Parts: sequence; structure tokens; C-alpha cells
Amino acid sequence: MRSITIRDVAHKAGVGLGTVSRVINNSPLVSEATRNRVLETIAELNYVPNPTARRLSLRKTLTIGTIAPFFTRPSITERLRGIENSLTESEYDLIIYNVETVERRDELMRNLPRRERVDGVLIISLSPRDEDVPHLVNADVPIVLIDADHPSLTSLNRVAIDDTEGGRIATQHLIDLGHRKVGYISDPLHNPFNFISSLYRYKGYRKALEENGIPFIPEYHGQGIHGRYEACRLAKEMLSLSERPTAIFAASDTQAMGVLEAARDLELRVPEDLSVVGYDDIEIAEYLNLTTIRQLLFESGQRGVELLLNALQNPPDQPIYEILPTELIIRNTTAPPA
Amino acid sequence: MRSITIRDVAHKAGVGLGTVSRVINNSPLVSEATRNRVLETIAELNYVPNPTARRLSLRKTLTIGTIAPFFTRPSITERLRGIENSLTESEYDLIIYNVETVERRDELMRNLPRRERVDGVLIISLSPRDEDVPHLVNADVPIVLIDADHPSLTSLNRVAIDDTEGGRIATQHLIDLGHRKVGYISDPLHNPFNFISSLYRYKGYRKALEENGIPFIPEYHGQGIHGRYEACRLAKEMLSLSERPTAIFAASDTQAMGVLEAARDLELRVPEDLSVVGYDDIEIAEYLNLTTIRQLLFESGQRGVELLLNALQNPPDQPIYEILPTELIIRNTTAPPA
DNA sequence: TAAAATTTTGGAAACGGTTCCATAAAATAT
DNA sequence: ATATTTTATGGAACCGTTTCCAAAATTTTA
Repeated sequence: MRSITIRDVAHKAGVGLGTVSRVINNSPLVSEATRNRVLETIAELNYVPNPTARRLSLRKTLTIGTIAPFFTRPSITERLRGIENSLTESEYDLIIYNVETVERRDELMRNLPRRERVDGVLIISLSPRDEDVPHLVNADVPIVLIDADHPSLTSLNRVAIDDTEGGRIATQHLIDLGHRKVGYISDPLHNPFNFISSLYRYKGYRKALEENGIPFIPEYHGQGIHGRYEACRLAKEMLSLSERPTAIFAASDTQAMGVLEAARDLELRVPEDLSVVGYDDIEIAEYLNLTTIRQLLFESGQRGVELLLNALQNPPDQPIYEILPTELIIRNTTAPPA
Repeated sequence: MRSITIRDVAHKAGVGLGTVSRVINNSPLVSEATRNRVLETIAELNYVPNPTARRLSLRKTLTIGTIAPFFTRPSITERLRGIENSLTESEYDLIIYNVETVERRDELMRNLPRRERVDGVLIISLSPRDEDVPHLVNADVPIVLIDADHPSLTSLNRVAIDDTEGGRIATQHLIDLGHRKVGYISDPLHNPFNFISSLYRYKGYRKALEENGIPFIPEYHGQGIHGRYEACRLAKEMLSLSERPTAIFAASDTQAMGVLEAARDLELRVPEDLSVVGYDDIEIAEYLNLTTIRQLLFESGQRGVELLLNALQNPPDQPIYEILPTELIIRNTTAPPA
């Protein structure tokens, strides 16, 4: 079954194919009468322009590629939702590449940003390896990193989260309540995926301690793979210290859930015996009454798309760097120490 | 900056472009010596075939479109993960269309399944309107529905979940524990999106009641929009009846969380005063120690892809219908009534 | 060693659009 | 009425592949 092509339309409407093309593309260079005749014919034949042929002719893929890790994590899907949402109104298709291994990340970072494959690339929560940076900088398509930061990234467009500040205000909140023994539980600060949020939040944590003259105790920092289980294990370890912390700041709400679980198992009341602060303010946080740091997840995706579409129009001569704010949401898992 | 094309490679390697194409496509009709020379040249020039041109020439889009609602719902993302996972190894790109309004659903159902746009379509958890069914049946690309069922859908390929059975075993479990007053909280059985799982689980619920000679009490069925809040509200209403249920079966884990919240607010202990069963076994269920019905979310996505890729190879003359099993996971939110 | 059969190769035509240039038609000026 | 300007139109050439056919090169057979 042959498809209807622009030539069929031209023939049937008794016009040239250039004219049909102009009608399709809303060119003003068509008389009203001709335009109507062509539009009628299009409707009659139920003609739809072939996107692949358009792409080839336009030398554009009309496609945005997004590289994202573990798209089951709530913080990731929420950013993706923002991206999808902003992109539906544009003429671009969205292809999401889910990364669950370091190899795939590297493969994508190397091979995705090519003019033949996509017109632009969004990278979520993944930082490239140092050796990949020049490669990305020289890519022939615009790239925007969302929730990724790194000293060697200054020449790439970024939408960053102010994680240092987020970590600081979380810790400061606990200190303000009177806590002096504050633990921090996070992903490994240095990890193969180069997630950097744990590191930046850690910096904020250290900063708050320092500003308040509280010495940092290495035992009060637990790091392990992301997830409830590991966070629970680390919390139990930390809470079994002879000088146990009276408050724990977790680098994500998911990990905060692990901490709550540990408290439950150790029969510590929250917030009476232990204060807990999370990070992200994912949907479940409200249910758990978790004090947490809210970051603009959905908006970060939207903003990333805006920057990318802009860059597609006219490439900025300076890389763009934006920082989205964070906000402390106080609920019921924090209180002054007993 | 002009891209490297197959002609550049042919010229540089001193062969015809047909030969280069044959090398790229692993055709056996090339001598070993020529093949090596071409491969070397490809590597030298860092040549990558242009996918758009390939698609046009092959008259295939090499793209699978997926229509999915609300991709923040854990059950949806888990299915999507299964799809993404199975598709990365194939030559197909995946485009996900997120549906949050009925209009968009209808628009996509009508316009996505076209040969010019995609080679195949997966539809997750969304049933078409009756009037769209013939349209889908006559679409010129294969379609597989995942987690969608409907009397008028028998002529479409489907991967269904045995929700009736799931609803039945959930309810039977409660009855086995000695409960006679069992409530059911779900999405509206009939809703604009045509989500049908709530309806089928309801059927299973009714079936279990009937099989055990327990009369159905309309007040014991609460329906409202999906989400914790509404479920919480409905549960409170139900638990304030003079004859309150001693157990509630919720149509999703998310809604079960709302029920738990209601119990907490009403100071009912779970499971002593109230048993709760959820559905899906999403990650959080384990954390909450929620008794629930596990369904094969990830696998449903994988299976859908398999069926679709098969249909792409050789279209089945019979629509394929598969039912994935469900399983009762007993945790700590269910116990005999006081 | 020549003829026949087989393997390898080159490149025109096709996929279905867009763009640009030449030309035709209409509008305006003289 | 004619020349000039402006607007509208047709279609060839191009985007970068694949495929198929004819021809060339090689191998096998007699």
C-alpha cells in the first residue's frame, strides 16, 4: 500500500509540488485561492507529510535526546515530566535513554551528541568523565546538563541545583533547633556515575557546621549506594555509636526513609529521640511528614528544554549557567533534641 | 560543516557506493579484502551512517511509540523501564508520549499509529474509546496494548494483567483471616481515561464475596480519583460508618497508603483494628510492610515489546492475548479481626 | 584454453520532502 | 496600451541512504 505523497496532492490539486510544500509550511507566498484548494485536497486525500523525508531534506532530526539514569527514581521522573511537558508543544520528538550502567553512560555521552542522531541533548543528573568533557564541548549539537555540575564543566550549558545551599539550610535548621550532633547519610561522595549532588550537599553540611563552630566528626558521615536499605544500615551503624547523633540529614528523601526505618527498628522516636531531614520533597515526603529540602524538579526539566530550544535557535556565545533555588519544608520529623 | 557521507567513503576507499552500503549492512556479497579496506576507511573518516536517510530509503521509521498516562505513577514507570530495557538491544528508538489529558490521549490514539510516524505502537494502561477501536484495528502499524482490556478489544494484541483474579485473591485472603466486613477503595470504575484495572479488581472483589456467601454492601465500596488524598478521604468516610469494615482492599498501593493514613488519623491500629491490602507491590510497599498483590510490571513492558517486535517481523493472523499472573504478598498490614 | 557458472562490483533510481531559480500571472505605473 | 514591478507558481536538484540490475572479475567445468 503506497503512501500518499506530496506529488499526489500536487497532481490532484493541479498545482506544482513546490506550492503544496509552501502550503504545508505556511509560507505567505501562496494566493488565498490556491491555498484553499490545496488544503481541501490534503483533507480529501487524508495526506500527512512524511516526517522522515522532511528531516532528511531539512537536515535536522527534529529530535531531542535525553540521557537519564535510573528512571525509576522519583526525582528523575519528575524532571523528565518537566522535559516531556515542555517539548510536546514544540516540533521536537523526545527520545529518553535510560542509563543503568557506567558503560552505557559512556557510550551515550560519546555517540549520542551527533548531528545525524539528534538536534540537541539533555543530560540529567549525570556528569561526564573528565576525559569526555572536551568531546561534549566540541559536539556539533547543543547540550544542556540538568542537575550536573563539576569544575571542568564550565564550558557547557547547565541548569544546576543549589545543593550546597540546600545542604547548608538543612543542617542549619537542625542546628537552630539545638542539635549539635548532626549526622549526614548520602550516596558515596565519589562514585562511578559522577552523581554530584551528595557531594555538594555534603559541602553545605560541612559549611553549616563550620559556621556554627561545630567540629565535624567523620563517624557522623555515612556513605553507601543509593536506596533505603543501605541508608537504613548506615543509620543503624551511626545510631549505635556511643555518642549517637541526635539528628540525621539524609541526601535524599528515599534515604531519609531508610533512616526512619532504622529509627523504628532501634525504637527511637522521631522527632523526640531523633530528628530527620530529607532532600527533594518527592510526593511521599508529605505522606511521611518528612521535613525536607524542596527543589524544583519539574521546573528544572522545563528550564533545560527552554535553554536547549533557545540554543537551537541561536547558539549562545557564552555557556549558560543557571542555579535553581531550594527551600526548606518543615514538617514533623524535626524537633529540638530531648 | 558538511557531514561525511557514504559517497566520501566510497570515493576514498576507491569502491562504489553500493559496496560501502553492503559493508555497512553486513551483506555477504563483499569480498573479504574489499570489506576490510572499506571498514578501514570508515574508521579513518569516522563515518557514521545517517539514520534519517536510512529510514527514508528503508521506508521504516525504526521507531516505536509508546503512549502512557502520568508517567510519575510508579506502576507506569516500572512498565516503561521494562520497555526501554528490551528495546535498547534492538535497532528501534523509543519515543514516549505522556498523557495527562483525555484530549491528548484521543489525539495520540488517532494520529500516532501511522506508518510515517512509527513502526509500532505500545499503549500502556489506557483503553481506547469504543469509537476509536476500529481505527486502531485498521491502523497500518502493529499495536500492542499493555494492561488494557475491554470487551471491544478482542481484535487487538494485548498483554493483560489478571486483575479479576488479583482482586479475588486479595479479598479471599482477608476472608480467610476471618473478615466479613471488607471494603474496597478504588479509582472510579468508569472514568474518562478508561483505566480498567479498578473495575476488574472490583469484579474479583465481588466474586470472592459471592463465593463465600458474603453480601455486598454498597457503602463498602468507595471510588474517587487516583491518589493518596482521595483514598484517605474515602477511607475515613467508610471507617466512620456505624458498621465499619474491619478490612479494606485498595486498588493500588498508592491508595493503600491513603487508607493507612486514614487509619492513623482515626487512631485505628493496623492490622489489629484494620487490615489493609494494596495492589502492585511497588517499591514503597515493602517499606510500609504492606500486604499487597504483586503484578509483573517490568515484565509486562518487556513482554509487550517482544510481541510488538514479533508482529513487526511477521504480523500474526490472530491477535495475541496474554495474561500475566498475579501473586499475593503477605506482610504486616493484614491479620484476623479483633 | 575457451566457455559457462559464480562471485563481486558500480551506480542509477528511488524513498518523500524542501529550496531555489526561472518564468508566468497579476498589479501598478507611465 | 505598454512597460515595469510585484506576486505566485512549477519543477529540477538535493538531502544520504538502499536496492536492483547490468557488467566485470573470478572460479569452475569441459
